[in-house]
Amino acid sequence: MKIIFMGTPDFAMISLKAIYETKHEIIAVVTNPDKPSGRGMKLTSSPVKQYAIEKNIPIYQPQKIRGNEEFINQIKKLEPDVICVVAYGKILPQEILDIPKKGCINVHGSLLPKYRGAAPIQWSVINGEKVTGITTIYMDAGMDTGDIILKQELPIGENETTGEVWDKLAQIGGKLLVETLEKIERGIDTRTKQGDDFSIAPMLTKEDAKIDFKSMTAIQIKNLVRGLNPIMGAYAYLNDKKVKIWRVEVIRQEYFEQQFKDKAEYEKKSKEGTIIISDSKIGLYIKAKQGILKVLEIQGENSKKMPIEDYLRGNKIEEGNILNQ
RNA sequence: CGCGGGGUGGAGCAGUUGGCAGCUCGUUGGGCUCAUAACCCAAAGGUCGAAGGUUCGAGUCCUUCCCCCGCAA
Repeated sequence: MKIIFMGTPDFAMISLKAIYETKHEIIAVVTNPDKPSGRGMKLTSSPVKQYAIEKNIPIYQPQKIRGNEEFINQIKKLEPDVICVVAYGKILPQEILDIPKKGCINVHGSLLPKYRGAAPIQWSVINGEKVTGITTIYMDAGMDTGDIILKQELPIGENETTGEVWDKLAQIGGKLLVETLEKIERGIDTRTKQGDDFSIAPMLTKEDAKIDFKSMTAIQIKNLVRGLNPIMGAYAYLNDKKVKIWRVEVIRQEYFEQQFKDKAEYEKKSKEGTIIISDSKIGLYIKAKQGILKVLEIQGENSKKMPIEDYLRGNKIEEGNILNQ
Protein backbone atom coordinates (compact mmCIF):
# COMPACT_ATOMS: atom_id res chain seq x y z
CA MET A 1 0.00 0.00 0.00
CA LYS A 2 1.03 3.60 -0.49
CA ILE A 3 1.45 5.15 2.91
CA ILE A 4 2.02 8.64 4.20
CA PHE A 5 3.54 8.69 7.67
CA MET A 6 3.04 11.54 10.10
CA GLY A 7 4.98 11.73 13.33
CA THR A 8 7.69 13.58 15.18
CA PRO A 9 9.55 12.09 18.18
CA ASP A 10 11.55 8.91 18.58
CA PHE A 11 8.36 7.11 19.58
CA ALA A 12 7.04 7.74 16.07
CA MET A 13 10.34 6.96 14.42
CA ILE A 14 10.16 3.39 15.72
CA SER A 15 6.82 2.94 13.96
CA LEU A 16 8.15 4.50 10.78
CA LYS A 17 11.04 2.11 10.84
CA ALA A 18 8.71 -0.84 11.41
CA ILE A 19 6.66 0.03 8.33
CA TYR A 20 9.69 0.82 6.25
CA GLU A 21 10.94 -2.69 6.84
CA THR A 22 7.74 -4.18 5.39
CA LYS A 23 6.61 -4.25 1.78
CA HIS A 24 4.54 -1.12 2.07
CA GLU A 25 5.68 1.91 0.19
CA ILE A 26 6.18 5.06 2.23
CA ILE A 27 5.56 7.80 -0.26
CA ALA A 28 6.03 10.69 2.13
CA VAL A 29 6.76 11.64 5.72
CA VAL A 30 5.17 14.60 7.46
CA THR A 31 6.82 15.89 10.60
CA ASN A 32 6.95 19.05 12.67
CA PRO A 33 9.24 21.83 11.41
CA ASP A 34 12.78 21.97 12.73
CA LYS A 35 12.91 23.84 15.96
CA PRO A 36 15.72 25.66 17.69
CA SER A 37 16.67 23.54 20.64
CA GLY A 38 19.49 22.68 22.93
CA ARG A 39 22.23 25.00 24.02
CA GLY A 40 22.78 27.82 21.60
CA MET A 41 19.33 27.19 20.14
CA LYS A 42 20.61 25.22 17.21
CA LEU A 43 18.02 24.11 14.70
CA THR A 44 17.29 20.46 15.32
CA SER A 45 15.27 18.13 13.14
CA SER A 46 12.94 15.51 14.55
CA PRO A 47 13.97 11.85 14.81
CA VAL A 48 11.37 11.04 12.17
CA LYS A 49 12.93 13.54 9.78
CA GLN A 50 16.37 12.21 10.41
CA TYR A 51 15.25 8.70 9.61
CA ALA A 52 13.45 9.88 6.47
CA ILE A 53 16.57 11.63 5.26
CA GLU A 54 18.59 8.49 5.82
CA LYS A 55 16.12 6.46 3.76
CA ASN A 56 15.51 9.08 1.13
CA ILE A 57 11.82 9.50 1.79
CA PRO A 58 10.25 12.81 0.72
CA ILE A 59 9.61 15.07 3.72
CA TYR A 60 6.94 17.67 4.39
CA GLN A 61 7.10 20.04 7.35
CA PRO A 62 4.08 22.30 7.26
CA GLN A 63 3.93 25.00 9.92
CA LYS A 64 0.18 24.55 10.10
CA ILE A 65 -2.29 22.34 8.33
CA ARG A 66 -5.76 23.78 8.83
CA GLY A 67 -6.42 26.09 5.91
CA ASN A 68 -3.11 25.23 4.28
CA GLU A 69 -4.50 24.53 0.78
CA GLU A 70 -1.11 24.04 -0.75
CA PHE A 71 -0.16 21.29 1.65
CA ILE A 72 -3.54 19.60 1.49
CA ASN A 73 -3.37 19.53 -2.30
CA GLN A 74 0.09 18.04 -2.21
CA ILE A 75 -1.17 15.24 -0.01
CA LYS A 76 -4.13 14.67 -2.33
CA LYS A 77 -1.87 14.37 -5.33
CA LEU A 78 0.14 11.66 -3.64
CA GLU A 79 -3.01 9.52 -3.53
CA PRO A 80 -2.15 7.57 -0.38
CA ASP A 81 -4.00 4.40 0.53
CA VAL A 82 -3.48 5.02 4.21
CA ILE A 83 -2.12 7.81 6.39
CA CYS A 84 -0.46 6.64 9.60
CA VAL A 85 -0.23 9.14 12.42
CA VAL A 86 1.99 8.50 15.44
CA ALA A 87 2.67 11.28 17.91
CA TYR A 88 2.65 13.93 15.23
CA GLY A 89 1.74 16.84 17.44
CA LYS A 90 -0.88 18.47 15.25
CA ILE A 91 -4.59 17.97 14.85
CA LEU A 92 -5.63 16.91 11.35
CA PRO A 93 -8.66 18.61 9.79
CA GLN A 94 -11.42 16.56 8.23
CA GLU A 95 -10.14 17.45 4.75
CA ILE A 96 -7.00 15.45 5.41
CA LEU A 97 -8.82 12.59 7.10
CA ASP A 98 -10.92 12.22 3.96
CA ILE A 99 -8.01 11.86 1.56
CA PRO A 100 -6.73 8.28 1.92
CA LYS A 101 -8.87 5.57 0.35
CA LYS A 102 -8.56 3.27 3.32
CA GLY A 103 -8.53 5.84 6.06
CA CYS A 104 -6.24 7.47 8.57
CA ILE A 105 -4.99 5.36 11.40
CA ASN A 106 -3.40 6.43 14.64
CA VAL A 107 -1.15 4.66 17.11
CA HIS A 108 -1.93 5.78 20.64
CA GLY A 109 0.04 5.05 23.82
CA SER A 110 -2.78 3.89 26.05
CA LEU A 111 -5.67 1.49 26.19
CA LEU A 112 -8.36 3.67 24.67
CA PRO A 113 -10.77 5.06 25.64
CA LYS A 114 -8.61 5.66 28.67
CA TYR A 115 -6.03 8.44 28.51
CA ARG A 116 -7.03 10.22 25.37
CA GLY A 117 -4.76 13.13 24.61
CA ALA A 118 -1.17 14.25 24.43
CA ALA A 119 0.50 12.56 27.39
CA PRO A 120 -1.07 9.13 27.93
CA ILE A 121 2.08 7.32 29.00
CA GLN A 122 3.12 9.96 31.50
CA TRP A 123 -0.29 10.09 33.14
CA SER A 124 -0.60 6.32 33.26
CA VAL A 125 2.58 6.10 35.29
CA ILE A 126 1.75 9.12 37.43
CA ASN A 127 -1.61 7.61 38.31
CA GLY A 128 0.02 4.37 39.29
CA GLU A 129 -1.69 2.27 36.64
CA LYS A 130 -0.61 -1.34 36.66
CA VAL A 131 -1.30 -1.88 33.02
CA THR A 132 -1.29 0.23 29.90
CA GLY A 133 -0.84 -0.51 26.23
CA ILE A 134 -1.12 0.52 22.63
CA THR A 135 -4.31 1.08 20.69
CA THR A 136 -4.60 1.58 16.96
CA ILE A 137 -7.68 3.43 15.78
CA TYR A 138 -9.31 4.82 12.70
CA MET A 139 -9.08 8.55 13.19
CA ASP A 140 -12.08 10.80 13.26
CA ALA A 141 -12.41 14.47 13.98
CA GLY A 142 -12.32 14.08 17.75
CA MET A 143 -9.27 13.77 19.95
CA ASP A 144 -8.42 10.06 19.94
CA THR A 145 -12.06 9.10 19.67
CA GLY A 146 -12.02 6.90 16.59
CA ASP A 147 -12.97 3.26 16.24
CA ILE A 148 -10.53 0.76 17.69
CA ILE A 149 -8.75 -1.63 15.36
CA LEU A 150 -6.20 -3.38 17.57
CA LYS A 151 -5.15 -3.21 21.17
CA GLN A 152 -2.24 -4.71 23.08
CA GLU A 153 -1.61 -4.51 26.81
CA LEU A 154 1.64 -3.88 28.63
CA PRO A 155 2.05 -4.21 32.39
CA ILE A 156 3.73 -1.31 34.19
CA GLY A 157 6.26 -2.37 36.82
CA GLU A 158 6.04 -0.79 40.25
CA ASN A 159 9.32 1.00 39.75
CA GLU A 160 9.23 1.63 36.05
CA THR A 161 9.67 5.13 34.75
CA THR A 162 7.83 6.79 31.91
CA GLY A 163 11.02 6.55 29.88
CA GLU A 164 11.13 2.79 30.25
CA VAL A 165 7.46 2.30 29.48
CA TRP A 166 7.80 4.74 26.60
CA ASP A 167 10.51 2.66 24.96
CA LYS A 168 8.57 -0.56 25.34
CA LEU A 169 5.38 0.97 24.00
CA ALA A 170 7.23 2.44 21.05
CA GLN A 171 8.26 -1.07 20.06
CA ILE A 172 4.78 -2.48 20.57
CA GLY A 173 3.39 0.46 18.64
CA GLY A 174 5.52 -0.35 15.64
CA LYS A 175 4.54 -3.98 15.73
CA LEU A 176 0.85 -3.29 16.17
CA LEU A 177 0.87 -0.73 13.39
CA VAL A 178 2.31 -3.27 10.98
CA GLU A 179 -0.33 -5.80 12.01
CA THR A 180 -3.01 -3.19 11.60
CA LEU A 181 -1.84 -2.31 8.11
CA GLU A 182 -1.79 -5.92 7.14
CA LYS A 183 -5.37 -6.42 8.25
CA ILE A 184 -6.44 -3.34 6.37
CA GLU A 185 -4.68 -4.43 3.23
CA ARG A 186 -6.38 -7.80 3.36
CA GLY A 187 -9.69 -6.23 4.23
CA ILE A 188 -10.03 -8.22 7.46
CA ASP A 189 -9.76 -5.31 9.88
CA THR A 190 -12.43 -4.81 12.52
CA ARG A 191 -13.84 -1.64 14.01
CA THR A 192 -14.92 -1.42 17.61
CA LYS A 193 -16.58 1.68 18.98
CA GLN A 194 -14.94 3.24 22.01
CA GLY A 195 -17.05 3.16 25.12
CA ASP A 196 -18.11 6.22 27.07
CA ASP A 197 -15.79 5.34 29.90
CA PHE A 198 -13.00 7.62 28.74
CA SER A 199 -10.41 9.74 30.50
CA ILE A 200 -8.17 12.55 29.34
CA ALA A 201 -4.39 12.82 29.52
CA PRO A 202 -3.62 16.46 28.80
CA MET A 203 -0.20 17.92 28.15
CA LEU A 204 1.82 18.21 31.33
CA THR A 205 2.44 21.62 32.81
CA LYS A 206 5.03 22.86 35.25
CA GLU A 207 2.41 22.84 37.97
CA ASP A 208 1.84 19.13 37.43
CA ALA A 209 5.52 18.49 38.16
CA LYS A 210 5.55 20.10 41.59
CA ILE A 211 5.58 17.78 44.57
CA ASP A 212 2.96 18.74 47.11
CA PHE A 213 3.84 17.14 50.41
CA LYS A 214 0.73 18.47 52.08
CA SER A 215 -1.73 16.66 49.88
CA MET A 216 0.14 13.78 48.27
CA THR A 217 0.93 10.46 49.88
CA ALA A 218 4.37 8.89 49.70
CA ILE A 219 3.21 6.52 47.00
CA GLN A 220 1.63 9.26 44.95
CA ILE A 221 4.88 11.20 45.12
CA LYS A 222 6.84 8.19 44.03
CA ASN A 223 4.48 7.71 41.09
CA LEU A 224 4.86 11.34 40.15
CA VAL A 225 8.62 11.09 40.31
CA ARG A 226 8.84 8.05 38.07
CA GLY A 227 6.08 9.37 35.83
CA LEU A 228 8.10 12.48 35.10
CA ASN A 229 11.37 10.65 34.60
CA PRO A 230 13.05 11.41 32.25
CA ILE A 231 10.78 14.07 30.76
CA MET A 232 10.65 16.90 33.25
CA GLY A 233 11.53 15.66 36.67
CA ALA A 234 9.34 16.22 39.71
CA TYR A 235 10.57 19.13 41.77
CA ALA A 236 10.37 20.77 45.15
CA TYR A 237 11.96 23.80 46.73
CA LEU A 238 14.66 23.49 49.35
CA ASN A 239 15.79 26.78 50.86
CA ASP A 240 14.28 28.61 47.88
CA LYS A 241 16.29 26.54 45.49
CA LYS A 242 14.65 24.17 43.10
CA VAL A 243 15.69 20.57 43.31
CA LYS A 244 14.51 17.93 40.93
CA ILE A 245 13.95 14.49 42.29
CA TRP A 246 14.50 11.69 39.85
CA ARG A 247 14.23 8.51 41.83
CA VAL A 248 12.75 7.69 45.22
CA GLU A 249 11.85 4.69 47.27
CA VAL A 250 8.96 4.51 49.71
CA ILE A 251 9.75 3.25 53.19
CA ARG A 252 6.93 2.10 55.39
CA GLN A 253 6.55 3.80 58.75
CA GLU A 254 7.05 0.63 60.80
CA TYR A 255 10.14 -0.35 58.89
CA PHE A 256 11.63 3.11 59.33
CA GLU A 257 10.99 3.14 63.06
CA GLN A 258 12.55 -0.22 63.45
CA GLN A 259 15.60 0.72 61.41
CA PHE A 260 16.18 4.16 62.90
CA LYS A 261 14.96 3.93 66.47
CA ASP A 262 16.61 7.21 67.47
CA LYS A 263 14.83 9.10 64.69
CA ALA A 264 11.40 7.59 65.12
CA GLU A 265 10.23 10.12 67.66
CA TYR A 266 11.48 13.02 65.58
CA GLU A 267 9.78 11.61 62.53
CA LYS A 268 6.45 11.49 64.34
CA LYS A 269 6.60 15.11 65.44
CA SER A 270 7.65 16.49 62.06
CA LYS A 271 5.29 17.63 59.40
CA GLU A 272 5.22 16.40 55.83
CA GLY A 273 8.14 17.47 53.72
CA THR A 274 10.64 17.57 56.59
CA ILE A 275 14.13 16.22 56.08
CA ILE A 276 14.43 13.53 58.73
CA ILE A 277 17.86 12.20 57.87
CA SER A 278 20.51 13.70 55.64
CA ASP A 279 23.76 11.82 55.53
CA SER A 280 25.95 10.98 52.59
CA LYS A 281 26.27 7.42 53.75
CA ILE A 282 22.80 6.72 55.04
CA GLY A 283 20.90 8.77 52.52
CA LEU A 284 18.22 11.42 52.41
CA TYR A 285 14.91 10.64 54.10
CA ILE A 286 11.88 12.85 53.83
CA LYS A 287 8.70 12.59 55.82
CA ALA A 288 5.60 12.22 53.70
CA LYS A 289 2.01 11.20 54.17
CA GLN A 290 1.71 7.48 54.82
CA GLY A 291 5.37 6.69 54.53
CA ILE A 292 8.90 8.00 54.35
CA LEU A 293 10.57 8.85 51.07
CA LYS A 294 14.14 7.85 50.55
CA VAL A 295 15.63 9.91 47.75
CA LEU A 296 17.92 7.98 45.45
CA GLU A 297 18.69 10.40 42.67
CA ILE A 298 18.55 14.18 42.74
CA GLN A 299 19.48 17.23 40.70
CA GLY A 300 20.27 20.68 42.02
CA GLU A 301 19.83 23.96 40.20
CA ASN A 302 22.11 24.30 37.20
CA SER A 303 23.48 20.91 37.91
CA LYS A 304 23.15 17.47 36.51
CA LYS A 305 21.42 14.58 38.15
CA MET A 306 23.50 12.51 40.48
CA PRO A 307 23.19 9.77 43.06
CA ILE A 308 22.12 11.12 46.41
CA GLU A 309 25.40 10.09 48.09
CA ASP A 310 27.40 12.21 45.67
CA TYR A 311 25.04 15.11 46.03
CA LEU A 312 25.17 15.14 49.81
CA ARG A 313 28.94 15.14 49.89
CA GLY A 314 29.26 18.60 48.44
CA ASN A 315 25.81 20.02 49.09
CA LYS A 316 24.83 20.07 52.72
CA ILE A 317 21.17 19.54 53.40
CA GLU A 318 20.23 20.26 57.00
CA GLU A 319 18.00 17.87 58.84
CA GLY A 320 14.84 19.66 59.90
CA ASN A 321 14.58 21.66 56.70
CA ILE A 322 11.17 21.50 55.14
CA LEU A 323 10.62 21.24 51.42
CA ASN A 324 8.41 23.79 49.71
CA GLN A 325 8.43 26.16 52.67
C1' C B 1 25.26 36.53 19.25
C1' G B 2 18.09 33.27 23.71
C1' C B 3 19.06 33.17 29.35
C1' G B 4 22.09 31.07 33.14
C1' G B 5 25.80 27.76 35.95
C1' G B 6 30.51 25.49 35.93
C1' G B 7 35.84 23.14 34.90
C1' U B 8 40.33 22.49 41.95
C1' G B 9 43.45 14.61 44.09
C1' G B 10 39.14 8.79 42.02
C1' A B 11 33.63 11.21 43.35
C1' G B 12 30.85 15.57 45.12
C1' C B 13 32.22 20.39 46.66
C1' A B 14 34.78 24.83 49.56
C1' G B 15 38.58 28.28 48.76
C1' U B 16 37.05 34.93 52.26
C1' U B 17 40.20 41.72 50.64
C1' G B 18 45.77 37.93 45.76
C1' G B 19 49.97 35.19 50.73
C1' C B 20 51.82 27.30 52.63
C1' A B 21 45.63 23.96 48.12
C1' G B 22 41.32 22.36 51.78
C1' C B 23 36.46 19.59 53.29
C1' U B 24 33.25 15.25 53.05
C1' C B 25 33.56 10.58 50.83
C1' G B 26 36.30 6.84 48.40
C1' U B 27 41.13 4.14 47.84
C1' U B 28 45.61 1.69 50.30
C1' G B 29 47.97 -0.02 54.90
C1' G B 30 47.28 -0.78 60.15
C1' G B 31 44.23 -0.98 64.86
C1' C B 32 39.53 -1.96 67.56
C1' U B 33 34.93 -4.95 67.18
C1' C B 34 30.59 -10.94 67.51
C1' A B 35 29.25 -7.12 64.14
C1' U B 36 28.77 -2.17 61.04
C1' A B 37 25.94 3.01 57.07
C1' A B 38 30.40 2.29 63.17
C1' C B 39 35.11 4.05 65.46
C1' C B 40 40.71 5.11 65.92
C1' C B 41 45.71 5.76 63.48
C1' A B 42 48.58 6.39 59.08
C1' A B 43 49.50 6.86 53.78
C1' A B 44 48.98 7.56 48.68
C1' G B 45 46.77 10.66 45.19
C1' G B 46 46.56 17.91 42.28
C1' U B 47 50.56 20.75 35.67
C1' C B 48 43.69 24.22 40.30
C1' G B 49 40.50 23.16 31.85
C1' A B 50 44.55 25.70 28.11
C1' A B 51 47.58 29.88 26.62
C1' G B 52 49.13 34.71 27.53
C1' G B 53 49.20 39.14 30.80
C1' U B 54 49.39 42.17 35.69
C1' U B 55 52.31 41.15 40.34
C1' C B 56 57.68 40.16 44.78
C1' G B 57 53.77 36.49 44.70
C1' A B 58 47.68 34.23 40.94
C1' G B 59 43.04 28.70 42.21
C1' U B 60 41.89 33.99 43.19
C1' C B 61 42.64 39.99 39.03
C1' C B 62 42.73 41.08 33.19
C1' U B 63 42.49 39.06 28.00
C1' U B 64 41.86 34.99 24.46
C1' C B 65 40.54 29.97 23.57
C1' C B 66 38.70 24.85 24.68
C1' C B 67 35.27 21.72 27.15
C1' C B 68 30.94 20.41 30.25
C1' C B 69 26.03 21.30 32.24
C1' G B 70 21.07 23.57 33.41
C1' C B 71 16.73 26.41 31.70
C1' A B 72 13.96 26.93 27.52
C1' A B 73 11.66 24.06 23.17
